[in-house]
Amino acid sequence: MYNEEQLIKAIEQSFKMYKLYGARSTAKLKPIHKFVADTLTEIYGKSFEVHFMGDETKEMTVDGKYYPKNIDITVTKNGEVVFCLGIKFVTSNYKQNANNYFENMMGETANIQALGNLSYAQLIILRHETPYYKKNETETPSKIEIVNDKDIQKYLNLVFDYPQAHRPNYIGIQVINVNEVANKVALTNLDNSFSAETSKLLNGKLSLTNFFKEISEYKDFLITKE
DNA sequence: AATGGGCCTTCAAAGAAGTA
DNA sequence: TACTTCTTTGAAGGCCCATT
Repeated sequence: MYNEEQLIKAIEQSFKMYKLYGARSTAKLKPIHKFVADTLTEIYGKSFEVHFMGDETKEMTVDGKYYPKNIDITVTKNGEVVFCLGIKFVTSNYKQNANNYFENMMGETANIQALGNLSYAQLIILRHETPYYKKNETETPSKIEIVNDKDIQKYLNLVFDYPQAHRPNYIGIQVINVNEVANKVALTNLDNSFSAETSKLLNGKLSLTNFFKEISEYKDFLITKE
């Protein structure tokens, strides 16, 4: 099941790779993707297959309602897709691109869930203090952006919307603090950083503990249909 | 088996628009 | 008018596949 320590280690590894190889390298993706894939493998068990981008493995192309798309993590049973999950780990310049991230995620979700027979989940990792870099100045940030309630609100609006194709069935959000010098990652103390209400939701409904719990329950449901 | 063009995807970054 | 947010554009990596 979900292991918080492992998550932090995976994010730390991903962040290291990001610093080492840059934003464009897939090296950044692999540790965190592997962590999620491993967690899903544990949840789903031997009769399911988990596809993701690893050193030996590739992402799966899923036929969406509108177009085929590579999905970060795909769970299949006998080759048939039963569950999809997308991951986003933003390391810089968040506010400038926040709408793009959100809209892309909705589009991807709709493309999959509009098929009608499978579930899509989105895992989002944000830095509470996110550096903003200008081009060719990737060493010293020109400012630090604070991820706040408003940045989270759009995701709350979405996850509590009534069920329709573009609403992911599961959203998990983890806000982190990164020590750039030591390459250390810590989970943000939400109570000090967000309103009481937002904090409560981030600690509850949107927490990764609950995220994987709900995914696990969905798997239990899938089994009952066999 | 190597080379390289074309295309897709992701992650920014610049400039525009909005707002206090 | 300075700061924030939004929209559009660009850059780079990787994959597919034709050509050699």
